[in-house]
Amino acid sequence: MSALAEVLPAAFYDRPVLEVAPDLVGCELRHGECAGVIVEAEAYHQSEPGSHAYIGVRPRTRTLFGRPGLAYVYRSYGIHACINAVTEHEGIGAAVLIRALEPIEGLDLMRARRGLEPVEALCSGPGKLTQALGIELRQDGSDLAEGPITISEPMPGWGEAEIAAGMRIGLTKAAELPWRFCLSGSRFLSRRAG
DNA sequence: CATGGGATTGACT
DNA sequence: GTCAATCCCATGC
Repeated sequence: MSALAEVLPAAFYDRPVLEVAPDLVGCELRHGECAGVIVEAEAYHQSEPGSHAYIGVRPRTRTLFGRPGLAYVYRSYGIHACINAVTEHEGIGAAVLIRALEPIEGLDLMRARRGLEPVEALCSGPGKLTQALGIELRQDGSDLAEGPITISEPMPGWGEAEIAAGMRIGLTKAAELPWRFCLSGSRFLSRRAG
């Protein structure tokens, strides 16, 4: 259980996205009875074309420009949902994409939702972890400091873990920026050698 | 109103 | 390694 871990307040997200993204690695993402430790996250900012916010405020991107601490949930390739934590001041389009978790709680429910058994396969990708945790598009714009989706500070021992930076995955634009942050050596990354 | 593409995944060669 | 699935929405006529 996470009795000692406090849910991160909105102020945590009210900082430059390149500070928030590595700080989120080691934190716990929870939805209902399912929870996992964030082992992989990527930063996105309106100033670079890899970000959805690059085009400006649109119906799809409205949440990205909202208050820090909101959840930006979008549909990817028409099939998957992916979740971001909105950062920086309201009016700035910046967010951290949660790409992989180490499953901690609710593994049986995750397995049922995913239709898979191996723990390494439950949350090792941005579309996988939303399916495992039951996160839907309707959660777009919800508040990560209020729930039902929450992110909590690292459990003892996780906060000092070594973090590696690398290039973001799957982009056709601004792919060269080293804005992907991983827990070094984790077995639960979306790809090896992060 | 029609078209095209995407911050992915899983199945298949 | 290749490739289809599938839908929201940005863009252009």
